[in-house]
Amino acid sequence: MARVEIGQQLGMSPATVSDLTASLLDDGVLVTEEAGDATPGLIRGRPKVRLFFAETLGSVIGVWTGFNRIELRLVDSAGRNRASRHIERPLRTLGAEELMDVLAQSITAFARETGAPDVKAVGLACQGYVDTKDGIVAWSPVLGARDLPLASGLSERLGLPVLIENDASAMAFAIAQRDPALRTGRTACLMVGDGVGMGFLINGELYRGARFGGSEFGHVRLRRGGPQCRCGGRGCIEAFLADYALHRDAQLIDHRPAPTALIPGEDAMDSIVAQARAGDPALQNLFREAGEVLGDAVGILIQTLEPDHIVICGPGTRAIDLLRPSFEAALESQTIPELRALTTIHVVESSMDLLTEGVVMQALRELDLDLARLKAA
Amino acid sequence: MARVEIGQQLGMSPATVSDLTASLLDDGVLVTEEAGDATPGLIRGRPKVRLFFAETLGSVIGVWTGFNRIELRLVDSAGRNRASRHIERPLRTLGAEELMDVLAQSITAFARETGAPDVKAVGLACQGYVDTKDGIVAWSPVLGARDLPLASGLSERLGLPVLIENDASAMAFAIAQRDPALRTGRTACLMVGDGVGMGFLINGELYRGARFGGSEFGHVRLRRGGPQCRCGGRGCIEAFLADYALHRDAQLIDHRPAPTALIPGEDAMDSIVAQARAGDPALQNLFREAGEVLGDAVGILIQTLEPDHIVICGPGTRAIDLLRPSFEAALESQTIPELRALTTIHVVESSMDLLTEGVVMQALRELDLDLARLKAA
DNA sequence: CTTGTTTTATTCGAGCTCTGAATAAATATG
DNA sequence: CATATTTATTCAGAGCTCGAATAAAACAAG
Repeated sequence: MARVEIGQQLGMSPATVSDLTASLLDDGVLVTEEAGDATPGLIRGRPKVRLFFAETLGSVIGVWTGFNRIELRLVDSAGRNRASRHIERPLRTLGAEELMDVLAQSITAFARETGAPDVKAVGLACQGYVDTKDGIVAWSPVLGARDLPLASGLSERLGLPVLIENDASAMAFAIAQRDPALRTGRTACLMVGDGVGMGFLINGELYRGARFGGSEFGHVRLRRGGPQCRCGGRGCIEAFLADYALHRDAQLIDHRPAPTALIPGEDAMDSIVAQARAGDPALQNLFREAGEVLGDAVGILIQTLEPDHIVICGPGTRAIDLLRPSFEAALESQTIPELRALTTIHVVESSMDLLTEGVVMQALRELDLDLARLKAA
Repeated sequence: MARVEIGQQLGMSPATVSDLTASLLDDGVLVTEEAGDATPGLIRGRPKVRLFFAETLGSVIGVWTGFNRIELRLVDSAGRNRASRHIERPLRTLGAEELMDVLAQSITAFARETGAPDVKAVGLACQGYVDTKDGIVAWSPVLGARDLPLASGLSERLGLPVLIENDASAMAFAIAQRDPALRTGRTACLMVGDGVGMGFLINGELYRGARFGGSEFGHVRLRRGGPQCRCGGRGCIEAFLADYALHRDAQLIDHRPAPTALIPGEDAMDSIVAQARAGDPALQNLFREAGEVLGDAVGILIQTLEPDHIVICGPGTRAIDLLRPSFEAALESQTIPELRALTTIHVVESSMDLLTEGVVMQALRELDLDLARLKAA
């Protein structure tokens, strides 16, 4: 944040940093810290002056679309969270055009309600294989449409630049921004929640596949003839670990009819977890199996990619205590000890708020050239 | 190879290329093409003069260590293959010091026999998790020792710089050098032979894991309680596809005792393949199962990494016709069609010669700074 | 309060790489 | 032989970055 620190992180001399920041300060893109805000003088020497992005450069709206839920968040150019909101709304049944209309309306309404006249860009995280470069959802487990040009569709409706990203990738990015250790080396971030996704970072940069998308690791099919998955396959990792899968299988145990609501609410999931913790053997068995699949999944990642870090995150971590025994047993039986020892496994109880923050940060990053241009005008 | 082409590939202006190559030409590191060697003039304009590395800068020995076999190859600084040899020698039973002694002796003898007085470096490809940066074999399925400092051990014995690398990584690198398409985007190269390894390239650069090694994808355990693997686990990909596994299981079918020689020769493998092609149902079943595992493996790679290319290579491709039906069926049932379509699958019948070439190229790359220094002296 | 110490930031000149434009070179075409 | 076309080189200038010197801002000690 201070110039010296920036220099150290980027491997530049302080002189260079001064050069570069000078013009940004002139243009008002950066602002210096108030004199009083400095940390009280515990160290001698001229105190470092921290640099911040100006608040006045406009704001960005981050959006996450779940199965039947839209999360919205407004962040100013200094990175401060201004407002957030969520809307319960089934999105799955909508057609492509309808979906984009609904999203555009929700975003416009949110911007109006929060009184943000200076929205400069929108970042949207969604499930599926997302071509971030061209702004296309190539495939999604929740959309019928294929190759949906979501970014341009929203961009036209809103008159703003729109960045779209896979949700697990956005979450991985956000988590890595919080912990510098995760930005060095290779970090695989497994997000368990509505579905199961993975974001993979190499030295803090998101890994991009053939069509500039992320990974669909959640749809690796680990158990032949296993339970049905949203993607149409059977035995996917997701079909054991996602909220909808656990909820569905919990209902089946009780011989109740298949649930009408496809996606359970947070309270429904909490209740299942509470019952399992209280000792329900059938539910415990469900979590035992899920943990085993999670262990196999993490084992595959270790053997294949040898990441420095694996992060397990998302709402699914609520039941980590129930998953852990079978997770660890499976992981152990799946991996070579010498290799397993090279990877640190973290459990991060991250909320969807963090995810929207992540996609905002990415939008800022991808569009920073535009911001500079905006300021010039 | 011509200056203009170098500039286009590296994104530099012709002027820059001239600048840089001028000093190298002066130092004798590069040589220009003979006047007569130019392609006959089908195109107008001043003909391009191609640049080559000089032959006189010394040579590099590439080595591959298999289960019971050493492959050696001498390459001059122009990249021309000067000599190659293989030695049948069981390596598995040797201790760490003994192994390094045997390798050093074999390399010295080979250099002497080929009359190469100007060997400047050695590149060695071996199985296991290899820390190329520090020259340490962190783990290997064929060595008892862990964290073996193979590069420094050989370097001391030979008095030469030694680069070590995982064998599948070296093969991937070599194959990508032959086909420019594989150097753009992401290429996963699955080598089936003595064992099963994977080298993963991102834009032509080898992916490095936590300890700067490659992948141990061959030891992903796909079938719980499956056949025994060399690594000590059960149901590894390798335990279905590697030569030793197919040979062992073929012997078991006939109720013969377990084979005494752990690693079958090329003729033994050819005979198994021939019998299967001739219609032996039990052997066909073996290959069917192997193909299924290969399909699952490729499926996992596609879902996880979305590579642009997957290359299946190594001696195991000899039976690709037997593997193919079940391979394709498994691949289809394992993957989402929209994602599968993004990856091109290549079968490359690559020999171990190519592998030693790969490790030489890498050694040249990693040690090129040294070569420049050598020339200065 | 003054002087020295320590750390941060800026200025400035020098070095370095790369580039565009102009030029030269080498060949094919008519 | 003149012209077109492509390749290579030369050269001056732009742009980055850095080291050294300098200035600035605080604390510490007397």
